[in-house]
Amino acid sequence: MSLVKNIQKSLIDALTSIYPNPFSEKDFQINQTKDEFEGDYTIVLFSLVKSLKSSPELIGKQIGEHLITRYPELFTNYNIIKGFLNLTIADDYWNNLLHQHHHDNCFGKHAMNGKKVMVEYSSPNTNKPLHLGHLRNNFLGWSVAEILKANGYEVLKSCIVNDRGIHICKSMIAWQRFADGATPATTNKKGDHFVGDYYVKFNDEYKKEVKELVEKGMNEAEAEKNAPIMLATQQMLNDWEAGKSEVIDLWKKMNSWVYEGFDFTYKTIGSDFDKTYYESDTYLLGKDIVQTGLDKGVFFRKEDGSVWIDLTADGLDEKLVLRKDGTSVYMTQDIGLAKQKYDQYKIDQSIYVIGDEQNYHMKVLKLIAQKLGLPYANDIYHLSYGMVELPTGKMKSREGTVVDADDLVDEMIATAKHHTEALGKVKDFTTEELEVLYKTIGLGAMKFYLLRVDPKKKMIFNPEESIDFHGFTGPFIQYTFARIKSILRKETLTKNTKNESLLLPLEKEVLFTLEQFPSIISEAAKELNPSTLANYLFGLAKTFNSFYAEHSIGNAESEEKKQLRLQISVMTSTVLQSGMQMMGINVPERM
RNA sequence: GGUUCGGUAGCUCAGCUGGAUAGAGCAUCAGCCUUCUAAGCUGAGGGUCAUUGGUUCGAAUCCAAUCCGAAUCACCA
Repeated sequence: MSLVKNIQKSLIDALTSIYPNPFSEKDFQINQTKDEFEGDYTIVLFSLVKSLKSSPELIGKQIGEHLITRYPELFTNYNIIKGFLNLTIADDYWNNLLHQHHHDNCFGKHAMNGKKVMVEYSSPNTNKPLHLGHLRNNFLGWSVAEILKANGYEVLKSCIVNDRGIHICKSMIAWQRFADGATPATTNKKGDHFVGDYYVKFNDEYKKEVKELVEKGMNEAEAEKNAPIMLATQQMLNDWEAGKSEVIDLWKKMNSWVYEGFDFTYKTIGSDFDKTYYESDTYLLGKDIVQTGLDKGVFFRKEDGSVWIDLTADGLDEKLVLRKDGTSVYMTQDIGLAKQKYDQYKIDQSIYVIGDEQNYHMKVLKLIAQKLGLPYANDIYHLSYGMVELPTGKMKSREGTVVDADDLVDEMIATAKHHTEALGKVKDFTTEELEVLYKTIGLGAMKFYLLRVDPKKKMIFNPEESIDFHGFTGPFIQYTFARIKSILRKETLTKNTKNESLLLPLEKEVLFTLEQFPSIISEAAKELNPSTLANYLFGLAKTFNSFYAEHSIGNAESEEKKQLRLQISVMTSTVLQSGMQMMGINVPERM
């Protein structure tokens, strides 16, 4: 049980034995005591004043006395300042915590709870390479999955590949017309970049054609519809849906190039999936559900034959679920796929890691599922995250203003190499060891940078100022870990005994922070927010570094102190490592 | 126009289930490596928490209005 829970419990006991009223943990607040006051945790007494009809000083004194006499193993002291009851936690509590958990690799993790969750993330289009926005999505999805696992959930990671549609045909048409048979192999280009170039080429050509038509006197909207290359693309989409073999073959060929590129990137950044869905397989799903909806009167058919749902009563609009020609729209297949996931895996919750531009779509999806009375409707959860923007505004792949994922990864690894070489601490490493290290640090910096911000907030990335390696960063935490490991190579933990000596303030501060790790993991899962973890780990590393600077471990005042500090170091390294792993970040033994 | 989200230090962000003098990192300035890794530590300066009003013993946090920014509201995906 966490310390805060312990305090809550003892406080309720104190209150109920002193006063006649019933109490719950909602009746008071427990905060960390501010540095300038003596104590560890603080009870705010004001909220109790009204119901107890007493002064804060008196209430505080009664509670304080009760707590230190009834729970001496938890509290040793108290003081009251202006309505705040500051409690000092007994050293013995910290010593017990350390004694029990310093060698516990599972500290903070929860036992399996029997619940199954699917996390869908990444979801790329097969017409262009991954960019910075995709990285945020991948790191978030991965991290949330790991955090849920640590909380006892069985997690399935899934990915829906957007591999069909007009946008895919655009790169296909451009390749047909302009490539002259070139392939990734003949041009020595990564497959996804190769295909992406033709997507850009399409748009250049399209713009040119539209301009020409407008110059000939056509209005812009007409020109956009009638540009020859667009007409050809439309035709290609029709041919694809009709199963025309040469189109299908081209589609397969170009997609395979893209997948080769994606596989490389996913491997580098450490993304993987238990199940991959392809839109070319799922795009017809959900049509049967439309019929059910019509039968139930949830949907209605317009005169032209199209099928809709009226959500105006819920403050939304009318939404199309089936076109007049009977073909399905995005919403249709999303409903179908949601059902398939549920049927296939019997999941208790389905988390979709999708950008906030789709908030409306996901809201409608859930609402439709609810109105249809589908059993999994309430278990659909949209983990919405903000876009990554440049100082100049949104990234647009069509205009080439994107930060490419592969480029950024390379740059980060190169920067890690640069820093490492400049410091010259690992000159004895082999080439292979160095490569692993550069990757660990470079990717660590990048992942931490993208995960430390609250997912739902949009973030600004300035490519001019490359991602930092100092301060509130991944390498800072990795460095703290490496430092501890360095000590542990020199000094050995010989005794597993419980400390009895008086704890110094910084020793206590590290223990105080370590104690919160289990609560942080729960909170991160509850909020589906890795930034909670990132902030915590940074705080822990910072506290440890202060402790490290102030107190010698190898040359401690006494053998007992040395063992105490080694235990603190071991436990800190374990927590740093397991926390970073939940963000998909490795920690190096040396750096 | 409707809906939703956001506005905190020069920059990037914490804090938001109301609590003590609003916190970090970067950047700037001043210190600390002949003992465990200086990718570190210690300190300084830097704020009308968008604005106005309200609720409260107490508001960055809750409510209302206003201003600014973003997303979205397609027989696109």
